[in-house]
Amino acid sequence: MDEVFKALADASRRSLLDRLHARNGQTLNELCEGLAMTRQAVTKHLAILEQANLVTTFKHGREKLHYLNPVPIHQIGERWIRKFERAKLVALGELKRQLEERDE
Amino acid sequence: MDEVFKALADASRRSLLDRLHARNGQTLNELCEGLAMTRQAVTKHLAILEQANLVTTFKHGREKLHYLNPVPIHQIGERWIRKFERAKLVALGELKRQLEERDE
DNA sequence: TTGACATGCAACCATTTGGTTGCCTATTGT
DNA sequence: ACAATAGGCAACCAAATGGTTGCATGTCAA
Repeated sequence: MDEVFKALADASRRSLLDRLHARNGQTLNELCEGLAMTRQAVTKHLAILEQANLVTTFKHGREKLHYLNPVPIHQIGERWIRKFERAKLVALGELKRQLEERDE
Repeated sequence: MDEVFKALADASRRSLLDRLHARNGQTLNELCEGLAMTRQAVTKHLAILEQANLVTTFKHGREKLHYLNPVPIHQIGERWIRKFERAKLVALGELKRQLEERDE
């Protein structure tokens, strides 16, 4: 779980996920196109995404194909974000009131 | 948006959000209790959460009260996670098939 | 079979990050 | 008034991060 959050913390990595979301199964070189980064930098980012299980790869000849795995993202939605969404309605309305209570 | 992801990337900070979710409006010292960290370290984490707009603070005498703001978390759920949830059903089923297509 | 292409590996570098310590300021209770 | 309490500020530090360059390896196509 921590690895997923860490992986998502970087904008370049999120944009790689976006690219795979737009077209799944791209090679390393395809994913490098148009990025202001060396291939090796992209490799490192993809390795981090792979270790967080956000991306799965398959070797196909001399190419490496990258596939998006949306499951961990979904889990963060379920296990983490939903918990705080319940608080959403209560929070801001209560805010002032709780503060004023302390003033008595 | 990037600031929110960065803020959520650290486990200590997520646990601070958890604590505020359990009981809103805690002081700095309250939030420090039981943590294996100095007060100043916690201050820094809270500053990052505040800058990401995940936490709002109010001065009340010599105390500083911290309130959870669940809105940015909710936005990540809406704007980011949902997008990938649609891919979830398709992805893993397609995975092998797409790979095999390339073999022709 | 050999050159071009796709990727891998490793060393190196600057900056950011997460933490510390030491000291200062402001508020409060007695 | 003054000691204790709550918090702020700044310098410093080690380790992690995001990137680079240089070279090695494996695979394909002519």
